[in-house]
Amino acid sequence: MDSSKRLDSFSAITEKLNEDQLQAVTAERGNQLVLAGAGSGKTRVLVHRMAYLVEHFGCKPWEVMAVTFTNKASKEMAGRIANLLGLDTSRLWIGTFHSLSSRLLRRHAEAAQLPRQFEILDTAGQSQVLRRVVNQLGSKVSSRDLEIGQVISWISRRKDEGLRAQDVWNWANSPNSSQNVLVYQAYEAHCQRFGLVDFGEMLLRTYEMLNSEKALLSRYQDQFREILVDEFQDTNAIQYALIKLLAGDSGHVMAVGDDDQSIYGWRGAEIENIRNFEADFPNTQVVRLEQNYRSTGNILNVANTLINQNDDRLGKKLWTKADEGKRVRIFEADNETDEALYVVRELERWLDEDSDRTYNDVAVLYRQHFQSQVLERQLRQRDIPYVIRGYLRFFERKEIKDAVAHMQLIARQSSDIAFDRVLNLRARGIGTQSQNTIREIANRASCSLWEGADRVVADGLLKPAQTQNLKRFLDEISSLVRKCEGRSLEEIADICVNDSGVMDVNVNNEREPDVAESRRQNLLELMVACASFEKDLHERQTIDSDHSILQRFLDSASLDTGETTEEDEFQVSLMTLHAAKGLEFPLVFAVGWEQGLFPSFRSLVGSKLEEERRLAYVGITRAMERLHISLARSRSRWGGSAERTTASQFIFDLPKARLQIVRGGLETPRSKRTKATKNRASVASDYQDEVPKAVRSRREFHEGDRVSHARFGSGEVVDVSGFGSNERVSIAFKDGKRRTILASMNFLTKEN
DNA sequence: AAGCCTGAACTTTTT
DNA sequence: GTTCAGGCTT
Repeated sequence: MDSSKRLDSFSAITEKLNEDQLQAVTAERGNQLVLAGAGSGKTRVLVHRMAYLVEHFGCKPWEVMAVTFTNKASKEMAGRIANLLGLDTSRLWIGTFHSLSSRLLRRHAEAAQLPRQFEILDTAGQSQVLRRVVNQLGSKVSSRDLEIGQVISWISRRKDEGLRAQDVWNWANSPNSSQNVLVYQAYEAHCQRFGLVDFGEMLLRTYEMLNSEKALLSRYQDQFREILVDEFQDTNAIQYALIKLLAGDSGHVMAVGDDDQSIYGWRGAEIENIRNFEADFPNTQVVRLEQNYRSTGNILNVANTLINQNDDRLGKKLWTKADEGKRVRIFEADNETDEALYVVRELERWLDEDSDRTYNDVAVLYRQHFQSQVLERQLRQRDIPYVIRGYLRFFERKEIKDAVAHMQLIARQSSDIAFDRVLNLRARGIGTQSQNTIREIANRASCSLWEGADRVVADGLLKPAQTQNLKRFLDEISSLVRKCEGRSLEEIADICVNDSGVMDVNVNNEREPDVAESRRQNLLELMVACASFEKDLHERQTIDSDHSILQRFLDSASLDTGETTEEDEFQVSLMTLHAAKGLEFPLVFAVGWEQGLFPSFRSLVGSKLEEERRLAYVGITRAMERLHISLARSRSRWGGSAERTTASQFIFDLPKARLQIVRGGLETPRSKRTKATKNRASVASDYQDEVPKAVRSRREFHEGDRVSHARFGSGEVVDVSGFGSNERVSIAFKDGKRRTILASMNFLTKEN
């Protein structure tokens, strides 16, 4: 590189940085903790630091590893660094914890004690495997009250903690978890036998591999001299251990994060990781980024006041040079429809104020996905284009799963999950009976369903007609496999969509032409995605001979949400508060601020409230210019009757001087406005009475109470959550089932 | 074997 | 209101 160009890119790296940012970017090589408040230029620091490491300290691109939590974040980082340096980003190790782990595991499958073609399990696959494992355990566990979802999260938490089944074996003395341990153990064995790797396993396995293969470890310790970790507050124990291991004695770690934005505790994130970083990594330089470049003074003040209510913080106070801006509006709607109407009307009004504003400037944030429905209805009614971010991911759609299952089965016939899905795609004259036989044979021989089916055919274990049908199926797939040999990814996708019957099955739906059309579109999009995936790999020359393009595509299908962001399309964004982290919008609506919804009723018990408050903080700090917080005084869930709600306690954590509280319909005539204005003080005071009362109000039921239900008979209370109208009682009934009943419905009476 | 009907559960948040 | 498992019918 000639010197003038070097100078150019060098000044590009350091200019436009404030003093704190500059300090972080140009620090000597060593451990560094950057406490970066919301909107303080966190990504910018990360990107510029990477560039500085390469340009100033002469690091080789492959010596720098940057870890993020989402694919979106890593793509953005790669894009920005390419922009800044024109650097070949393919040489940098930028990715999520999971994608980097999968890369290492694929490369060193043998060292990791995995088959070369191991399969990545997504949550759905995990739940299928667990179902089978529980069934096989049979009488050893009572599968009745074993809820698969609960077991999944239990096992995942253990893996997040770095614990194997044998490590928690002694937990078996507690009756509740002894079943979990049994299932964990069986699940572990099953996955190992069939080469299955779930999300948590990827990290744990990578850690174990590096920890036991010292040669491999020192090779990577030597390679990754500089490790940068984004969103450090959301790392779990195993991720932390992995970073620590890779850094070794001589590597440097730059941890960037904000303890106030730790919102993934439920997924194993340990906020302590960021709090203890300084103590745990020697000679850490700590930099605080406290200047906010995103929000108005009012918005920032509201956010600061709220988060101040949390006790346990590293402490940080964001400030801004920006104007105060408008006050934050609190809108109290009668019901959820009115709330949605309010959102639509206000966003239209806001867009009308300035012709430069577009739908892309607007986001609506909610706590739970189901809240999008009522909003969607109103948006559609006004023909406002919108997109729901992060709900039904591309690769989770039925038609896409059908096609990808074919691709998986072609890559690896021993994939049971793909086998099941492909077999049941359409009626093939292979029913439950035949499938049970196959499964039995496979279980007995401890082989895959594919091999099992092969044996069933060879040994003629079914009636002639069924054997014939099964043989036809196996032949069909085998011929697809042959057809795909030596083909490009795009061609394989084409074969798996069109020759497999996936397209026909999904598009022949006369009852719902809309659904059929969108499925057709999605399948076409899949083929396009395959084409560009392939092109991308070729361009960046990152084709490993280790494994095929198909394999890499399948990996990315499990790990990447496949969400495409069409920049040039103008649409309002709808998403959960979690999904909003890292994003910013000029206009933000935060809806559904009601006790039990936000904060969620699960967080009302125990110490989970602080995390919920951090979530509120994340939501508020997404807003740049204007923020509306709203609640509905009554809300009906799943089409049932409307229930009265109580305002979220978080509303009372906000500084009144920065708020504008509005109640009821916007269509209130001017003459009546005065009344509303007169009421303002009383609205506020009304609120203030309300919350403590609701929170204080005693519970009707307690753990251990014997109760009876009009319909389900008698049982024992095992858990109570929420208060007042939100009091929910979990009861273990005599019939062995566990149900949660809303106390206010008066279905319950106490037995003495 | 496959399609239709019923009732029960369903809602955290995600790699 | 929707989905999904389980049971029933053809």
